[in-house]
Amino acid sequence: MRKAERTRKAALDAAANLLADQGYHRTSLEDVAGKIEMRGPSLYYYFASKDELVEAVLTAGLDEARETMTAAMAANPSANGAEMLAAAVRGYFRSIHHKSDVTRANIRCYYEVPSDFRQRLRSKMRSFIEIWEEIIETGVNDGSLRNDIEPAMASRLILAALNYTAQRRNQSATDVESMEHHLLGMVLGGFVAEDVPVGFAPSTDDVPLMRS
Amino acid sequence: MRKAERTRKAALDAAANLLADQGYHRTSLEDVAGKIEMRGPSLYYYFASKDELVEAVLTAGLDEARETMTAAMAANPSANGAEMLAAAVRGYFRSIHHKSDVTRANIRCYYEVPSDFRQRLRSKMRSFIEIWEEIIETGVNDGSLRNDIEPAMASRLILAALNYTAQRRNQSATDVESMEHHLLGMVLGGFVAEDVPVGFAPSTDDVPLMRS
Amino acid sequence: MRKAERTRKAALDAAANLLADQGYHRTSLEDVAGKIEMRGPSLYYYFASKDELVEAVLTAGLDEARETMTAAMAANPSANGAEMLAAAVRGYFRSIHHKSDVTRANIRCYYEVPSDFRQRLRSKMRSFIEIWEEIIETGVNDGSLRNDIEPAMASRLILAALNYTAQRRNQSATDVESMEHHLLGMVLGGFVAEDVPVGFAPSTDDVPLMRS
Amino acid sequence: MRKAERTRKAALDAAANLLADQGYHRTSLEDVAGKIEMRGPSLYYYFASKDELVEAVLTAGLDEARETMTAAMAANPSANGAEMLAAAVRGYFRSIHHKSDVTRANIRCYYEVPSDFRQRLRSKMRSFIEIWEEIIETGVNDGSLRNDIEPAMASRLILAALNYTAQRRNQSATDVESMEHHLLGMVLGGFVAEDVPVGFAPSTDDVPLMRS
DNA sequence: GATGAATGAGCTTTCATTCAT
DNA sequence: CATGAATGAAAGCTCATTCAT
Repeated sequence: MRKAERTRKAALDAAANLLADQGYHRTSLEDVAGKIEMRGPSLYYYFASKDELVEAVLTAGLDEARETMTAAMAANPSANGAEMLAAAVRGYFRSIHHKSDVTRANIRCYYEVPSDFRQRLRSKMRSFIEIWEEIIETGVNDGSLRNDIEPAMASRLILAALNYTAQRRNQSATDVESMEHHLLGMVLGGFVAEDVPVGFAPSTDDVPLMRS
Repeated sequence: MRKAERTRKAALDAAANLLADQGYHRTSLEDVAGKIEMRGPSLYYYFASKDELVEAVLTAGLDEARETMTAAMAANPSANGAEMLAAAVRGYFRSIHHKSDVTRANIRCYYEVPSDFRQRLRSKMRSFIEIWEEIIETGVNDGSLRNDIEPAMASRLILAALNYTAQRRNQSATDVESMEHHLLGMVLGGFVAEDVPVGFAPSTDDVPLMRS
Repeated sequence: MRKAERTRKAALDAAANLLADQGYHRTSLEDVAGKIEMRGPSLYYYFASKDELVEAVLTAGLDEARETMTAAMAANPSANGAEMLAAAVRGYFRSIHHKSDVTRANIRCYYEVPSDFRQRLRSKMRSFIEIWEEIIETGVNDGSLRNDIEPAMASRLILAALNYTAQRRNQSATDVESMEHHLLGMVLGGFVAEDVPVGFAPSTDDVPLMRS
Repeated sequence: MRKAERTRKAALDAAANLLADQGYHRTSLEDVAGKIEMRGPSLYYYFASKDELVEAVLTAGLDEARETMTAAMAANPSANGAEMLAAAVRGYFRSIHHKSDVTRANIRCYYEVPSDFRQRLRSKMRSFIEIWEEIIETGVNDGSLRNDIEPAMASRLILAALNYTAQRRNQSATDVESMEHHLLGMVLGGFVAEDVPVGFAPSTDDVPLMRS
């Protein structure tokens, strides 16, 4: 029973790695099994179907992301919303770049899997996002974040930028640092220079975006 | 002659729509043909292969995105870098949300197609990105954008957030406006409140992210 | 009506050429039509189906072969069987190498076409072969050919060697001459040196093939 | 492990049989699999593609032909060129008529398969033919074969006649014997009666073929 | 536990053929 | 006469899945 546990874990790791790099459709069970010196059908001893295996990976990805993120935040419980947000970004970023492949697999595959399958992940995804929304709401309330942003929307944009960095692999340590640097910079302070005041942009065209 | 042109266009539209919503692998030729009341093999009258069809869609997506974006920028030729950036964001955003599905198809499928196929799109994609890099470089040089950002990295993060919004369809007009609003807000000024100073974040953990 | 006749002929020529070089299955109607600056379906104005077109070519091939061969024989009506055979070989050889492609098309495709189709050619093929059988019978009777050969079998072997030469194209004139030379040499006198007597070989192994 | 071996062999046999009788294009994987009570895709467990299966058959055909032929020659090592030639003819003839279908499959399909595929067989085919050329060269040198024949050309004509016999199946044993008889007769001594002298034919028309 | 062997569903692709124009 | 446009049949191939061992 111990061996079974280990094999199952190995299969999940192998699957996570392939899913992260090749996506859902290009990852065959034979490929996954091959990575751990087994043959495709053997995986059916551990998982009822390909989708169950993938679901386990993506679920693990969502869990790991949430845990790494909340752990990062727990280091400074008295932080204000903006600080919590920064900690969350760092935590999730680390989950993407310094951990196993499950987070990246989730990022890559969440929208590639069949929709009925995604349905089963939705609640976990939702509660993951809710953490971000709550952080932002906190920041809006304590005045550390702008008061004209909606948590639902802001959180998605932040996550989109974060998730993008998952595509960039095999980068030097400096590059990873630079990514984190820019990410935090954009999310927190934007790219406009400090002495150039910028409000939230109106969406109509005829109004100039920024007043200087 | 005219009918062929129309049918070909219809096929491209149908393909763009399915590719944007279902991705490369779930979009079969039978599906595409079905959308325009035809059968799968009929498409071979217009395209030599599935990949040629898809390539036509993605290419159109890259072209449309660039054109819409540059057109938006052309409205204000004397803009500084930050203003150009804002205009570019708006232009590309419009290409995603107010136009045909080709831009969304490109966003969704660019990384799903086989790599030798993607190779053929790479130059177009590169020149698209270079426009963004140049905008940012301009802004850095004219002082309207922060001087500690690298165009290559910043442009990718901005595009990641923009591309994300392509997933959100069937939203109310208000939602789309809100998306654009938040997008510009984040990219330009970040989410931290104005009176809370925030520098670019150092990547070491023990240094507090922001100084207030 | 004259133009139609010419077009039909051109299609037959084009088909013959392609059938001879690529065989029945690799020759598509689009290919044939393309050779005469037309599109595939246009051929249906002249032929009810691909097989009817091919049948016309193969029939023409059998006719041409027969005619060229009999013409060659007619030059020397008083010839004995062996001389007739030589003339026939030369005539057929010429039909293969110095004429249009219909003979080669027939040689290449006769056994590639569907069997029910071949059925329709069989009588013509049979009467073609019968000419050879009669020649040989004549030779056996007049003593100019060995008296231990069966016309049915001998004629097939001769034709097999002849037909083989159809594969060899783009050869120099000297090569074609050499082919004819060896062909006649083998068929008439065999390859064994003249002073080495050789009877017809018994098929049992333990009996030496030749007595010297 | 044993069963796989048997099934693979059965598939090769089935393929050889169908390839020999129907040719490359009319032989579908479903047909081959059907012959051994399986379904088409199952063959992919044993062969990576149709062409790999066919290649295995044709390769086996070339090997069997060569082996059977050389074995026949080995029985009489002191034979002169003419005797070796006779032995080779008998050996190859036996490979065609008394063995499995692989030789016939090769004869039928070698020129039907795509040319890039044939390329892979070419070296084997070449070395097969070279054996024949060497036999003939030996015979020319030791005086047992005519000194005006070129090995390259003579060997092809002999093989053409031999290969032709592959088409004739379901013949009585007597017929097969008769085929071999005539084959050797033609190749070695030709069909002209013994007392009728016949030189190698000049290719010009105005010179009588034979002098009697 | 693991796999060898086999299958069925579904895909892309080719091509002879049809039919309105 | 000729073709543009479309189709159906059939092929090769991939892969998740099953099942006996």
